[in-house]
Amino acid sequence: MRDALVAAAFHLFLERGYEQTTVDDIVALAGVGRRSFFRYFPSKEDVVFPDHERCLADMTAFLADSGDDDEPVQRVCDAVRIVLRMYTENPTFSVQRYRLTKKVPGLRAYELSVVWRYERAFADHLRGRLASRPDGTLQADVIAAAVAAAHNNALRSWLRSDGQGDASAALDHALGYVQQAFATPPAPDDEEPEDVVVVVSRRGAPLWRVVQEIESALEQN
Amino acid sequence: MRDALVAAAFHLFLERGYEQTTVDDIVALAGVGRRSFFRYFPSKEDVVFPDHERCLADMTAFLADSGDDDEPVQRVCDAVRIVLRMYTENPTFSVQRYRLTKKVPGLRAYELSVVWRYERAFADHLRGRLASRPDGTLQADVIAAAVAAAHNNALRSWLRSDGQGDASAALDHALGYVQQAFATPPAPDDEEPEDVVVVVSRRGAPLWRVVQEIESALEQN
DNA sequence: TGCCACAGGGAACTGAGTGTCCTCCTGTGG
DNA sequence: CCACAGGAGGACACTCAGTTCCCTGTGGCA
Repeated sequence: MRDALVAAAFHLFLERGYEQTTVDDIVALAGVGRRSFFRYFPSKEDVVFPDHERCLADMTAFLADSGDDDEPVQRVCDAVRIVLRMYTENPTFSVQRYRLTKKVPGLRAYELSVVWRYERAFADHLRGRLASRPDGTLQADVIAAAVAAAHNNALRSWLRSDGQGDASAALDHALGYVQQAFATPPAPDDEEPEDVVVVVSRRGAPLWRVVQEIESALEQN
Repeated sequence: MRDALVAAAFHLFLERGYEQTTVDDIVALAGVGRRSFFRYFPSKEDVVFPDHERCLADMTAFLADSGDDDEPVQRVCDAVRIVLRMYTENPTFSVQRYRLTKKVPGLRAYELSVVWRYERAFADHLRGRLASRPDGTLQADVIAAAVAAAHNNALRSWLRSDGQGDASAALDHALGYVQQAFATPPAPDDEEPEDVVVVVSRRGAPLWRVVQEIESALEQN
């Protein structure tokens, strides 16, 4: 029944547009009652994203049962791959939906709220793991946003290519950029840690220059 | 008239809640016709964010008239400060609105779409400037998302403190983290004099040795 | 005085979403 | 074979956001 409603809805959406299709049209085509539509989908917009609720639950569960010793950023990167897989499992459906959301502002807003829930799940997970760091919640929010943006970038270029390219490889590449940017300087790696670092910089020296020196000094050991 | 409608709306929203207030209630309190409400605000949600459209225009203009030689990431960081200023200019209003959006899902979704438009402006600006880099669009999207997340982090902690803290300083700190993360690795090793001196000493290195290094570094300039 | 442009109001309409009640279908016990 | 309980689905009416169309007052202009 859910599937019948989704099929009828997309048939009409692609034929005459989202806003030109009423819920009555959908239920008439599916041969069910109007009230039944809202039993399965709380709003007209939900029928466009029928699998996100399940995907969000899967992803939350994946994050929940991660060991305490896992690298949290790596874990979040693995979690976002689950989301991408949901798209790539049904390429034609995902591409059709992309065309719809691209031109209907209401659907774009709905999609944003869904993406925001994913990002919140990332941030909550990272907040728990990075709480010990000085700016833990800030770093958690920023890294979560960066991971989500990398995912969206890879996903959108795949959708624009009509699902032809290798979305997973593109995501890996994008996540590589994010992980490199937020790589933690590996202080506690070795058995003989350097414990004094002094940096003297001229006024106006750019921040990246200082950071570079610190990083290279830490690498030396 | 706009202001009268906003005042009436917030009076009722705070008194009995957003969803328990109809547009008819607002126009009745403001003493105007129902049709006039929708002349000034395209939707009921817009009355909660009466100044975002102007702020978005200001910020877009600020990004548009930036010279080609400006550091693009720095420019975007300056642009996001404009947005924060819009909030901090009316602390009580911003805090009231924050309380509303926190509990009304529909308003949260609307706010997300607004934030998304800011982020898109950042990303578009960065895409134009980073187009020469190999992964220009990816970097633009990720950096834009990180800047927006840093802004939201600083803004939310300020809003949660009822507008008491120093939002601007918090934003500067958050943006510092983002800029450090995305600092461009300086590909060209330049011939210019060293402006950074780093001393790394093992535990137990005598203090005079560290001081000597610092002094000699300071003498150089 | 006649004309026009325009800001605002009023009434009716469309469509999303909800609440209520009814119906049918199915499984179970006598 | 029948009675009945329970749940899924349908019919209907209602609220409210948003739109369309038309009306009215007002002020400028020839």
